Amino acid sequence: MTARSIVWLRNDLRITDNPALSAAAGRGGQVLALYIHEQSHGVRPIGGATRWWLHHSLVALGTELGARGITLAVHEGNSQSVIEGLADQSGADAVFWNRRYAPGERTVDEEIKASLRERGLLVESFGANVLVEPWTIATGQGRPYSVYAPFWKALKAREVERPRGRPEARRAIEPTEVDADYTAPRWAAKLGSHWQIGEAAAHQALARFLDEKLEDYPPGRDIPASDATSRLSPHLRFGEISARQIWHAAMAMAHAEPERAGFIDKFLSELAWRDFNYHQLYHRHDISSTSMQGKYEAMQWRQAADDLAAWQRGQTGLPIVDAGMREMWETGFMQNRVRMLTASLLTKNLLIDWRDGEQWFWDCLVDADVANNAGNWQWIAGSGLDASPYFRIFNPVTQGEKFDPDGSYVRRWVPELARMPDKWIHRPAEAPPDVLSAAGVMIGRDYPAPVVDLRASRARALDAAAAL
DNA sequence: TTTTGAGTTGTTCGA
DNA sequence: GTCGAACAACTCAAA
Repeated sequence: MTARSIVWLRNDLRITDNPALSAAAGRGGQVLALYIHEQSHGVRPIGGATRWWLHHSLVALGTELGARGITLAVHEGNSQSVIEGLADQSGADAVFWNRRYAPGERTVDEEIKASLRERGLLVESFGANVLVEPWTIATGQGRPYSVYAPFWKALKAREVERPRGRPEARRAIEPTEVDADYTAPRWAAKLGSHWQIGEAAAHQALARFLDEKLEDYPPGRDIPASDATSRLSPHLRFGEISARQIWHAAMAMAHAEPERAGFIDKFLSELAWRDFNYHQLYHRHDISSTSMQGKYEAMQWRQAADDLAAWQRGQTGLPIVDAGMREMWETGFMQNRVRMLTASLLTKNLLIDWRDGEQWFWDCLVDADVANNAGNWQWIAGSGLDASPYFRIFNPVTQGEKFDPDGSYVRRWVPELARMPDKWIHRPAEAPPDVLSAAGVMIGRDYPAPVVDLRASRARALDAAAAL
């Protein structure tokens, strides 16, 4: 009897280093690849920008799989119903997938695994999407790390599994159902001019980063106007490239060119933050809805719909914050330091619940995943493990003058300030009238006054944290 | 077993 | 202008 295997793809939209795909192909017989736009209890619906990215990534993957004789079927609905229905229709005798780590997702997967096994199918899951499995790294007391530095040290001492190769071509099962009707929001179409999507593009981005950008990374990653970062995050989000592929490519370079090892260590320590966040996701109940430090559940957040809307639209009157919010709206991406600045303004100066900001980023960022988005928001808000100390409140004027000294980032994304001189571009409301008129800016007409007084709101945030 | 040092990303104030 | 201290509390790991 011919083997018939289903590969359930989720956050692993790649051909190489895909153990579930390799396991299916390795059995011989026929292979059907499946993606489900999932409507399952416990699985968070994805945001608009990620939905757009996902669509294009699936198109790219379908083409690559098709060239290898594997059909990609895209369905929508409850995962268990879809898989069991498809298994019945196709006569599949095995189902494979790579693991995911959110508690709700794991529950869904465990239930499906048990149910399929009860029906007599072979079911196997694999580690593929983090550097090390969360349950295999622990402190001396056997607990999960809650501080990054010792986590990073422990991770470096570990062997990160080598990426697998590429499965051989197989003949496809004829799909019984074609693409589910599933579209990204209309606004997301504008993101297309900023990204190349898919596994090949992911590897090109990595190669370009390692070959051309590595030396600029440690200083440049803090400069929002520079192009010093890898921009791999949305590729990682859907697993177009795996973290361990990046790890080993960088390690190979560090070995071959020891003079670059320092830069590579810095880069990989950032990649390891992704694992740190995924491990917290695994060990915790729900990091996108619950503060990891329990006392933050008592925080008296302000209800301020107008302030939230001004922040979302990039109309806070604080130029580098507005630049970041508009960059994200236009491109689906925001430079890392600006993510911190914008999040700090919302959670500290405006004292608005981090969940409101997390949800907005969730919808706007092409790289939004629960682990990193919620983990980073909680880090800024102060509610996370190993979080930023409560007194670390970014001043968007100071930060703008430090990290965007010539205002080129602001000029790009806040064009109404393009003619402001460097000296005043980060604090236009304080500029003398003749400077403003020469730049063609009237505060309140062309660009808003700051939505909040930075000094007073800083004191308010410190008081609110102390009250906890 | 106890102690000690160090810990992603900042700001303000006063010398 | 530059520089160090203060702004907590706690975890982890090494001594």
